[in-house]
Amino acid sequence: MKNLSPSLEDYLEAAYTLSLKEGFSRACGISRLLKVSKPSVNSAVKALAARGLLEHEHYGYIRLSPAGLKAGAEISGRHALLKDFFVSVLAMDENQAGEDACRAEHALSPEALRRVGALAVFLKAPPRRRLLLAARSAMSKRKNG
Amino acid sequence: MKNLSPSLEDYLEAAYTLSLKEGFSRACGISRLLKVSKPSVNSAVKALAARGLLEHEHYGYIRLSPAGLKAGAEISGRHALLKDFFVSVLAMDENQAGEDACRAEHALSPEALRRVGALAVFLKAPPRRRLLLAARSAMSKRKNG
DNA sequence: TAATAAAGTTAGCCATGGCTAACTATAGCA
DNA sequence: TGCTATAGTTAGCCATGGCTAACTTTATTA
Repeated sequence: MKNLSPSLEDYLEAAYTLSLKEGFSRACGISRLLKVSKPSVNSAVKALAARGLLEHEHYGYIRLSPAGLKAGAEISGRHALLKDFFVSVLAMDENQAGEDACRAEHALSPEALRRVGALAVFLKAPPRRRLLLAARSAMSKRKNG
Repeated sequence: MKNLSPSLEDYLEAAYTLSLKEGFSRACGISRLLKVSKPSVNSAVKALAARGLLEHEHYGYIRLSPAGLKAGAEISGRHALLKDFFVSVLAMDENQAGEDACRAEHALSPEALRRVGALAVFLKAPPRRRLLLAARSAMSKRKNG
């Protein structure tokens, strides 16, 4: 599977998010969500369909394929992880956190994402749990765990 | 001053970084640093010159203007802040941290950057200092400080 | 000083990803 | 059933930001 551009990731994420309710999404919904024109959605959807991530009925519904659902969940997960970090750890405003997550989700490596998530888990844990996590980390053989 | 695209920010940052040694930089240095072709550097440098951020002698040196130095320092500071967070807090490898910083520096809002920096300061402080910072924060009237 | 290497420029190509204008299809309702 | 609003499509434009090929300028050095 070829890597998606940030832009295509955004479109797939939007289609995925809108699909969670009904099982499908529509171009106009994506257009409204991402605040882009309908022709922009149209060409992005074509590109995603060409990669086998979704199917697009002519003048009709957009349905994610299994691969599309998987990729959409992955992207959506990145977004949620970052937004949670911004809100729970950095105490940022919800909207601002969403916007930052939206941009940062395309910028960070999987490794950085993983560590940001782990830091959030650690900092959100109650003190006793945190001590346990720290102790386990100290026992671990991993260099940077 | 118009906002710079991520790409132009990278070129300006490169010119700034290379200038720190000698007071000027050259296109071939930027080309090597950013791993892009010389014509790409050439057109980016033109765009930066058009914005008054640097001057470019024909077939010669590139010198940052005062505005360019200011902007370069700002961008470079963002980069350093993020890299420090990735290395000192997330315990990431230097190279990986540099790459992630390079991409994330264009994605995060000033507010997010500020908070990431503050978090790094807090977590890197020794326990007693940390307690003091926490106490001050508790006394502060700011909502999310 | 003339040849050559290195640096810089120009022209022109391409992909991505936006947009508007104008058209077509579908659906809901009088 | 036909009108109209909404949705979707197509064509074509533009800006950004890469690239190569071919050229010019500058610097080095034999």
